[in-house]
Amino acid sequence: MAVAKPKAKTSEPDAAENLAALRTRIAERYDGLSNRLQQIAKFVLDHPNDIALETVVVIAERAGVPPSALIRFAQALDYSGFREMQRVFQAPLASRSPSYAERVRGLALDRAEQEEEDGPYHFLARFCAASAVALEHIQEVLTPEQLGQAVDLLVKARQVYVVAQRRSFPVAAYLAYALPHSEKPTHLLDGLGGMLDEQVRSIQPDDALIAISFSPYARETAAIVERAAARGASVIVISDSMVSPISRFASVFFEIKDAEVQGFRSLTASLCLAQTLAVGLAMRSPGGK
Amino acid sequence: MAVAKPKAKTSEPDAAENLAALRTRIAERYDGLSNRLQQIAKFVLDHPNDIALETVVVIAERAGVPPSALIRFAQALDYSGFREMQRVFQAPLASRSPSYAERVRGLALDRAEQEEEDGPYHFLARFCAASAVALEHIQEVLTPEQLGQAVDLLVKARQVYVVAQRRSFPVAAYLAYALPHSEKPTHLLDGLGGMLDEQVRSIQPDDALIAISFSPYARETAAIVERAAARGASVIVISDSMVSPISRFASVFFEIKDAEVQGFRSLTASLCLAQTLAVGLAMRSPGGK
DNA sequence: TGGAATCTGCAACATTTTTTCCAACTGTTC
DNA sequence: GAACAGTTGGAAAAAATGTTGCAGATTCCA
Repeated sequence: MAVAKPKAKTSEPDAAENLAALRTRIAERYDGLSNRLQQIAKFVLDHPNDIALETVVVIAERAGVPPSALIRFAQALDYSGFREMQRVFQAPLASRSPSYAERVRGLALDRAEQEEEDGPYHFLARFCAASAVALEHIQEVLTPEQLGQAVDLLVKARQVYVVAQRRSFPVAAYLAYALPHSEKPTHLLDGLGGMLDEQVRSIQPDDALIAISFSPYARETAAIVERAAARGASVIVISDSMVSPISRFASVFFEIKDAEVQGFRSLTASLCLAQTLAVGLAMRSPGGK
Repeated sequence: MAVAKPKAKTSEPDAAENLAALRTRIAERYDGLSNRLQQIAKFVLDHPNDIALETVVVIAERAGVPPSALIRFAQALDYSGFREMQRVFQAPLASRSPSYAERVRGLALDRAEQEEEDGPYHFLARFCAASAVALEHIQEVLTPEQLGQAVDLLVKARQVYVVAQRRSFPVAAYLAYALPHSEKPTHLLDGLGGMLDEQVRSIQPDDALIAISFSPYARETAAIVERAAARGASVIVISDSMVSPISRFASVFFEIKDAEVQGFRSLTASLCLAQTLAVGLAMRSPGGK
């Protein structure tokens, strides 16, 4: 990871100055500031998020100072104006999961730079890194409520059906392996022998369907989800977009943006979620725990 | 953690509406939106931080749309203007991501209390943590040479056979999906219709077999590996021990100790390796890169 | 193919937000 | 207690940001 330039000197505000450096500088100059400006300094150090998100007027009100004082404060710190200082406070918020897609892309770009070194081992390292990021990400994105609802549906379901095509299929295969371990009747809708239609007809209103599908969405999966929903079954959807063709029918929807390297998307995050559902069900089952 | 109000009804934007509800509403209305507005919807869902922190002009630029379209998008969602919608995106940032902090704290508590607290979310966190460790581990354990050899075998092989049973099956399913993308004829030995024996008979000396098996080792997998080796095929083995029943026949052996939580073992590391093999092959194939 | 309806982008407009300026104030020194 | 230097608050100016109207483009339907 690229480390910022040393930057031992403290005084001039760099365009890309980070919050830590700014805070240091505030502390350094604190004694030389006037009363009002010291008051502001305290507030700024204590409420960085307010500085990042609110307008001068709102901040001034909260800090109990007139707006102009805030501008003077920023200028006292050698910024051209308040806005410039505000940027520094916004940066860390923006990079809080820096739209995740960016990070994954960053990994890909990294690879491009090292065009020369492209042995399999490098790919392994990249997949591992990308997967780790994806794992971090789903913890931020998924809520306990979602998971609770999904497990509830599985617990209540008389039988569970699982469907996924192509790349997503391994996830379905895993669920078809794991769920029966909790004595939950589970059926993998594999379309074997072209009997998909017949398999779907078995779905009853008190059943649940788990569907996994990522762009480009498999036609068959979408059709099954729609029909299952029409038959009154609960539907748990794992997909990469809320606006995917199958999301609209979901009783519970999980958005998974899995890692991608060289156009090959991983299944790490999806499988982690599948596993969580399986264990969640196991813990709520008679034999479980 | 305070659970959001049920909010089964979907339409009017509440002043205190949270991001999740907004995202849901976007998804609901997606189909009714014009092209440009759909384009914006995607961008908004993918870049929530940009929406929260940047100005209309900047966001518009990044999304590749005119500024006015953004305002119209907000209005299409029943907001009085862009600013009102922006508030919704800022809220989660304002409080230093309290929900995430809560979750981590919850996880820590869980660990401390060990087995007591057992919501599904805690399992997710544990799986993610455990998987991350596993990913780190395989990078240390696997050598570039091993990977190079394995990929060599795949490149040279006339056809590739893949076998795995039960828990490991998803890994095989993934390979059966991914390898043909490099124009490598691949066959999944699934034993469908009890024809495992017949499937194995197709294996030729210039073929390769990839076998995945973990303790407790599936009988069928061991038998197939042995027969494939006897027929002169190269064998790539992914297993958890060098002394597993299938390791002795391996041309290349990968030792994977996958993550385990509550007795449920993950497939993360195995899949990562599988993916690496697939990409490694793709890079060496006529069509690939 | 023609016409209606809708969508789109530009540019003018209205509003909000930031910044500057100046008069009043405070505290200090002689 | 007067003069001065520095500080302060508010109002006005300047800048930026958000919003809307309209004409042209596009799509949809007959």
